[in-house]
Amino acid sequence: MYAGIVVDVPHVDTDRAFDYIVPDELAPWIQIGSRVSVPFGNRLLQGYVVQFKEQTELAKVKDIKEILDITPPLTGELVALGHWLSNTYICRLYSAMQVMLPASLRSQYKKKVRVTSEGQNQPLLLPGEREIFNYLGVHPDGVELDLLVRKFPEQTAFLLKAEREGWVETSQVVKDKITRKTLLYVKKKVKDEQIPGLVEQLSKQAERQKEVMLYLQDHEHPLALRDLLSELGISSSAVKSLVAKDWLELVEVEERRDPYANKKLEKDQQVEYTPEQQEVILEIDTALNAGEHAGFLLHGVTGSGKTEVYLETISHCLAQGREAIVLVPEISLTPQMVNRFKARFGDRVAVMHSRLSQGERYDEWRMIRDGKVSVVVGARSAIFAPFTNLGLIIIDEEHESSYKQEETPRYHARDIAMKRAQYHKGVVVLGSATPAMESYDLAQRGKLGLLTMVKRVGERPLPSTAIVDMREELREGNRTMFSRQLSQAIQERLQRKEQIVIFLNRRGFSTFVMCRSCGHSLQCPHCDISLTYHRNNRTVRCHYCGHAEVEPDSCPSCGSNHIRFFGTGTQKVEEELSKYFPGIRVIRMDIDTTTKKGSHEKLLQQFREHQGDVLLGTQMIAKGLDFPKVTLVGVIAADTILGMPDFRAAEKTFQLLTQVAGRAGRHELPGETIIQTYNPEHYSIQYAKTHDYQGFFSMEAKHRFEKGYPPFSRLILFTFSSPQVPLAIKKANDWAKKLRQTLPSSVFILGPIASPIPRVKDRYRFQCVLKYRNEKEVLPIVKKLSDAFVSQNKKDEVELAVDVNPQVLM
DNA sequence: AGCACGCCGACT
DNA sequence: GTCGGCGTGCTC
Repeated sequence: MYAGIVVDVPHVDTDRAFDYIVPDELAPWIQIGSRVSVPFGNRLLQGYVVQFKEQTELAKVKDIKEILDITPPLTGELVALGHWLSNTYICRLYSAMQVMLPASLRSQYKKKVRVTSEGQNQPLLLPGEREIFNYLGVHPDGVELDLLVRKFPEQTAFLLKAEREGWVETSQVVKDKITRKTLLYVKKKVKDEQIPGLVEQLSKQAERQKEVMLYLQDHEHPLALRDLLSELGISSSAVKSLVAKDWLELVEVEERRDPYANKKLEKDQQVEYTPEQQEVILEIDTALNAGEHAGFLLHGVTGSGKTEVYLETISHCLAQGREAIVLVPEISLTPQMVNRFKARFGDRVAVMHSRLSQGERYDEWRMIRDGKVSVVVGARSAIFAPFTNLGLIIIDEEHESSYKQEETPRYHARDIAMKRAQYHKGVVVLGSATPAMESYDLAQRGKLGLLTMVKRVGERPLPSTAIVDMREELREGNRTMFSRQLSQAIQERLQRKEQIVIFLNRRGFSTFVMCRSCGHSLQCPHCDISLTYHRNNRTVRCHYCGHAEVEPDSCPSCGSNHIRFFGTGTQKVEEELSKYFPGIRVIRMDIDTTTKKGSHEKLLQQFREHQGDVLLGTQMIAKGLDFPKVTLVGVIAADTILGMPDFRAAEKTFQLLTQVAGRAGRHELPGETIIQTYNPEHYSIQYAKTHDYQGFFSMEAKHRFEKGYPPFSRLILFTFSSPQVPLAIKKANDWAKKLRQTLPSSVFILGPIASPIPRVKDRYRFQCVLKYRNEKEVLPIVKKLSDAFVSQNKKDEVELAVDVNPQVLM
């Protein structure tokens, strides 16, 4: 029996399955999707089994060395999905397999060093050399090379010589990064009836041991050592003595690192559903019962109670004995949100988000694979949860750009959801108050069932929205960043002791450092982008390559010391707020204040407890938050995205403003939103004011249609980067030419042009955009050509990045 | 990606 | 005549 195995060398030449013999003793363990280690060339690599075959046409075939997991990490479905991923998003098969799994399974390769018998008889060694040999001598199983190198840094040359002479030998081991958390349990080795007698035998000083034995006598084990010790208020020494007497033993038990342990959860009260909710729930349930693949777009205004719909339909799905995946954007994966699922489904929920440690993620993932949970709530990558009987996939805030992975494989979770639901004959629900253009278009064309909820829970009105023209303010002599209307509204809330959310569209908002004498702004030396000022450590940094330097005290261009650090936009707004509203309590949320683990939650908790009058922040406060006392939402500089060279700019602006406006007045108190802008007449702002999604959709669709952008076409972005400008230009030109020759004439190739950010990490960037209408030959040809490109440009310092269905043309 | 094999220059 | 540069090609 042979197995086709994809090995850990993500490269053109090795981007396929290699044949290996399945040794008899491993045969029962090896399945499609198993993770194994195999000899490849002269090293040992990790790989995934993707097929079985009876025959091989090859003359020499090696054996699979070992199996790395008891249960295969990938299911047959996921292996097939991996092939599809690599063809659809143009990436290496191995990368596709890897992206579906938690990082703990990405192995590390360790070299081990061991003394040979010949080496042991080597008498003429210098003192340092003797030392390293002694060390190796007491570790007959070998020592990891990097450990050895760190311990004996002086002996590098000697080690090389020793290997040449055959005094030591090295071998490679595949090691995954799994660290299991274990807990010690105390177990009695004597019968309860024996205990009184035994206790008699104890020395009078062994008061603690006596206590322990008597305690255990009336308690059922297993009992965690940790709990026993804290219960009796003693140290472990007494227990150790008892273990030595062989009355007790300690056993290690694997423990799930439950990040939500010790959290008290309020039981979700059974809510009454609105008629709209009932109707939507019924539709989804009907589809679930039909057992056929179906997709829905749930268009519900903010506050219409989409989460209740999710919880209820998941219940139905679980009752069918099927599993459910819920995707939530990373930023709204807050404890509040997760707690609702935990409260409803208890231990049947796994949670996956980036704030978990690697070990915690692995634990949650394993619960899914082992069938111990039936629901997963998580960010983008949770779409690959290894369920085997998937009934329902929900994508909340489906328009969010974070569902697109920005590194290879550049998949979109929405596409994966459709693909997986097709396989399982399951139901997909895309939920949003402001659906992506692509999704609403699908719904209009009947490819997705459209479900709408236009009323807010409790019949609360949508907040009234006012638009303030900041050009007018300036003409009237108001040079501050707060319009008179917003200032007055803030003043009122402060008097009434209500709360305010101020939202700042960070992008493009004075995050740079500028000299007021000559206008020079600090640029990154490696990228064509302005540096950003970080006040907490007085540095300026580049967000693209990480370059950092301390703040200069004079302008590097003209020497003047009138250099001004604008700080992050939010810092400046905070200053201004304190200046105009003395005594105002501001809680600021931005990258600077939320880097520490848990600080995000803490700030929100403070705001909830009314320790602040204003919650000030960027994107991260735009959604999901729900505070009863917030009656005013202010948006400063609503239009900064509109200035960006991006065909989705209007869509993003509309979505953001609509979402932000939805933050106010979700409870008893009515809400008001004030939007400040320099483009008051722009349709994205006007439609946001009236919460008119359909109006916006029609208008935007018209623009997209005229320009041939999605949803009326599909795009592929090619970016060429090189330290040498001419090389990048030449390759990009050749590529465009080649595409035009090879692809049908219905496909458009734009460019090449310089990328919007023409240089990143000292590499110059040029891009081509391909526009097509899903002609089926496009992807295979692009894959073939890009493989050819990589093979032909091995030596040249030029790189090609392919982004299928790009979210941003950068 | 590694790593061996292999074909041309500067050294004992 | 040998050590070693990195160009080319393969890994089941």
